[in-house]
Amino acid sequence: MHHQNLTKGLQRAELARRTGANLETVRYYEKVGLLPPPPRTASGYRSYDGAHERRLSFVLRARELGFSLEEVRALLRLVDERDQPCAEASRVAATHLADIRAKITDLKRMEGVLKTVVAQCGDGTRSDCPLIETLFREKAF
Amino acid sequence: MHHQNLTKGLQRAELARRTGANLETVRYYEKVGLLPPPPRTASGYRSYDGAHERRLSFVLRARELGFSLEEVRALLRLVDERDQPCAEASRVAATHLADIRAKITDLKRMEGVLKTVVAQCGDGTRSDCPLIETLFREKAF
DNA sequence: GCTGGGGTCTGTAGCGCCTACAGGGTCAAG
DNA sequence: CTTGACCCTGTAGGCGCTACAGACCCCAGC
Repeated sequence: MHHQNLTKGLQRAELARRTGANLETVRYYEKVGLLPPPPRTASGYRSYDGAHERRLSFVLRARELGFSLEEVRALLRLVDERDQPCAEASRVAATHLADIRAKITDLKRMEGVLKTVVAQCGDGTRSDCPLIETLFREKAF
Repeated sequence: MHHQNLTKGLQRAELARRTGANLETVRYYEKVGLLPPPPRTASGYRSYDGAHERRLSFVLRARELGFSLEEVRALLRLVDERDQPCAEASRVAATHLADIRAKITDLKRMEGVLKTVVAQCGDGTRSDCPLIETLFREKAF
């Protein structure tokens, strides 16, 4: 079924499979400059190597930590261009950490309100629905 | 500067101002069926009333609680069509609450990793950056 | 009456981040 | 030689807005 999977070149599906990326995402990341364009075979097929695989894994792990594509680009630039990237990289991470904490705070606010109204709704046999009332009431949260 | 603001009709900007919605969002919600098309003046201007204002506020508060537009549509249908909407409404809310809790869990995972790596990075004078190493390392989280 | 600066109208494009599809080419196995 | 699985490209769609361009309208002041 498959051909050269060691030392030669990976095709797109194989790279996607190895990294866990979606097939189309690989092409998308190339288009937006997160993955360098690989060499092509005579017939135009992309041929990836280990460096591509590592880079794509880097991007995917950064995405798992919630970094935006722009932040990932910044981190990749630091990896590529700087010899002492830690200060700048940790600044990017600290900013992102603050974003995440703000999101958590916001979600917890929503959770608190919803937990309360769902409890008030109970088995749903009330004629006045606490959820709907809450949404109609002025600035209740 | 302004004209009829009581009992007559609200123009779009006035409705937006009262509810806190963005001007364009009002039109968008009408387009996607969350706000009913208001009557128009002779020259084609939208003319809103108190019912529109209440409905738009409902949508905005539901959005503040993180409901998707599809969920908001469902809640509005319950408000409009059913006399005993509480059971179904609280089911929508409970599902959404579960979504929110899943998001919180996910964000806390990210927060935990980032907190650790940012602490390890310290003042950024290290030559090996813990953040970058983490992103290159296999499945560390 | 005319002008100017606000409002309004419409349709459309853009954002971030993919995901999916159509319509074609290529390649190896049976 | 055909079949089926892969590859290529470009483009559209989805969420939830937000913003703009180009036109029209309305009112106050001169």
